[in-house]
Amino acid sequence: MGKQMTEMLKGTLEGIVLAILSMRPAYGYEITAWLREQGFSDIAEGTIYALLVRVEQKRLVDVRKVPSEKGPPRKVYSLNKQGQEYLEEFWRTWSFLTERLEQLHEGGK
Amino acid sequence: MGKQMTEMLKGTLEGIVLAILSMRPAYGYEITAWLREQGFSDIAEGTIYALLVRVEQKRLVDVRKVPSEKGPPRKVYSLNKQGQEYLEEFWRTWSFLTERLEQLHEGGK
DNA sequence: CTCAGGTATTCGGTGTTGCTAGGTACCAGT
DNA sequence: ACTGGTACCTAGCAACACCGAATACCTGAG
Repeated sequence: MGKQMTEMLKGTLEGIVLAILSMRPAYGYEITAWLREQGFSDIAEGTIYALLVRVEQKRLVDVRKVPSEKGPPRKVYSLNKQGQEYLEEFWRTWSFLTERLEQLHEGGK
Repeated sequence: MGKQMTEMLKGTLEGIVLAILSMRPAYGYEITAWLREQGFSDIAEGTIYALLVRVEQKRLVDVRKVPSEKGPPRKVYSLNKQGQEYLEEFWRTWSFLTERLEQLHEGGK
């Protein structure tokens, strides 16, 4: 999708994944597939797994192993209390950014 | 403002600066000051200068030295044709992201 | 039975980016 | 002479997304 997207995803991808997990528990492969459907066509598989490891280490999610019928066991992640707070903080930061950018976008016409 | 902002600025800060330059030519010190006024309280000075060097090397801006009454000469940057196209591409990428995130934000309530 | 192919996770190395923490230089007022 | 505001630059660091490859499990085609 272009280099701009790659850089823009830094910081927001984490929020996106946490937002997904806030709706329902999910595992890496599933999240990757969903993101691709949503148009994030070039999100690398490895990226999501690495991100999930990070949020786990930050204690923002709980994990449980669930056997799969079609492959190795899934690692199903769910957002915990701390993760919810972190996600709310993410939305605040995001809102701040969008407000400034919207102003700039309007002003630039 | 927090670590989330730092990561989120990666990729967007460049667009922000280019958007500013699309309205009027400006120099580094001025841009830094303006950003701080807008609430980007902890944007480091060095960050902006490094960013300006990068966009100059990418040929997105034109530069001219202008003597200052109060210090060393200013390097005034202005967006050129290529920079405008790049900025439009930035807005397209940004719009894509905001749409997805807005959906997620709504869905998460 | 073997082998391709979908499912599912992991890992090492790379490039880009913003931050830290300085430094240089010019000038005005005390 | 010295402080402080203006204005720019740099080297080293940490975080993050990407790339490419490897591993592991299972099913169905040949």
